Amino acid sequence: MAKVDRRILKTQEAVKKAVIELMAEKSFDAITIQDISDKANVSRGTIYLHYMDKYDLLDKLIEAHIEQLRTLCESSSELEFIEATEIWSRYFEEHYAFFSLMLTSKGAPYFRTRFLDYLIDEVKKEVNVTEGKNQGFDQGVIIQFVASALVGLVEWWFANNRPVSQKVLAEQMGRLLERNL
Amino acid sequence: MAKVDRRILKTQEAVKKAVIELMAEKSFDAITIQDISDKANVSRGTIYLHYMDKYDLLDKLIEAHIEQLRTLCESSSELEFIEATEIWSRYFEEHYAFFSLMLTSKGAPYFRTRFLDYLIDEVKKEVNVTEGKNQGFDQGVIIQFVASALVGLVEWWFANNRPVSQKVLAEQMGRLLERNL
DNA sequence: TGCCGTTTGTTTAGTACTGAACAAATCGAT
DNA sequence: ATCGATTTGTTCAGTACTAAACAAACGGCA
Repeated sequence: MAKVDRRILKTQEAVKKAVIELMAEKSFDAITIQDISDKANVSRGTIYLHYMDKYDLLDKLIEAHIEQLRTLCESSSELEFIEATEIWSRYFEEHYAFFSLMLTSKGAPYFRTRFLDYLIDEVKKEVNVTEGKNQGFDQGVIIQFVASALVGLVEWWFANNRPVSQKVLAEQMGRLLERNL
Repeated sequence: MAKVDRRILKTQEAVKKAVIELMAEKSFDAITIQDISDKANVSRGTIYLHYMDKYDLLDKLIEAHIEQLRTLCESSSELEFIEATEIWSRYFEEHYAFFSLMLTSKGAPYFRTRFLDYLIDEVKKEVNVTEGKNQGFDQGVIIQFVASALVGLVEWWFANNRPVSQKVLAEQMGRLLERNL
């Protein structure tokens, strides 16, 4: 990978951080590019060097996290479900600010769909309807069922300010996956 | 004041922060420019755009704080000593990392002299040997006495990890100034 | 002493960021 | 619907930062 100029990384970091901070204050639609450039301490024009508009920026922000989750999944593909969910939920907790915002009011419509799409993708790799407990089921049914359940579960976890600990979430989510995949 | 490019401020901030962090790890002499540029996430050459060498950098770092103290002094020049020392010691506490490093082992030789010189300057403005309690004293004697005492006191405070609270330090330092100036 | 690896300070061409200006689009209130 | 005020997205000339290369100075250590 042709390494990118450190200035690019720095401004992108600053911009992303600024957006997340601003979303804690107001709804995404109420945020202006000027707000972002002020908070990020970056020239307004600079933002346009990296993003088409603020929706593109939000897209990339989401994409970056999805990509991270994807990497986590790959590196833990041969682990048991419970170990994998442990890694996952730890990532959620580490980026609490982001996911909490995205999955509750403020950015929900944008993020939820993307997250679900991604999970469908991920579940598809694991499901098997030719043998085992899901023999005879329609693949689409199982995939949709499990992926939706996961989204809902994570959503509930953040919306209710982590009603159970990250450890408990991981363990129980892992057991539910084992039961259904 | 012709406002400076925000890039300059950003890199200078990063560099100063890096130096302070590095001084917590090793002695100033053991720090290389490369260390600083790494920690600050800035190109090595960039540092030379702003500073002659690392001693010049340390100089500027010190100078910036002295300048801040000078400003604090000006804005509180008509207050009672106790109120002034309150403002002072609060500044010390806000920049604990810096002063603690500078006044204990690591950077002592560089900072102590500058700090004393500055205090002499500041005390000079307040002393009066033509009337009042210091009538008949030599001005130099009083100045040196008080300034040295202040440096030593602050040094003691940091070296012993704030053995008294900032409030107590301020109040007692204020009373000692009243007694001697 | 002489050697070698490190650090220093300087230079270079190339790149990213800056601030300012601009017209167009959008928004809010009357 | 019309106005004025923001916000948007684009352009441009100027500036700061970047990485890389270089010779010179330094610092152990054999």
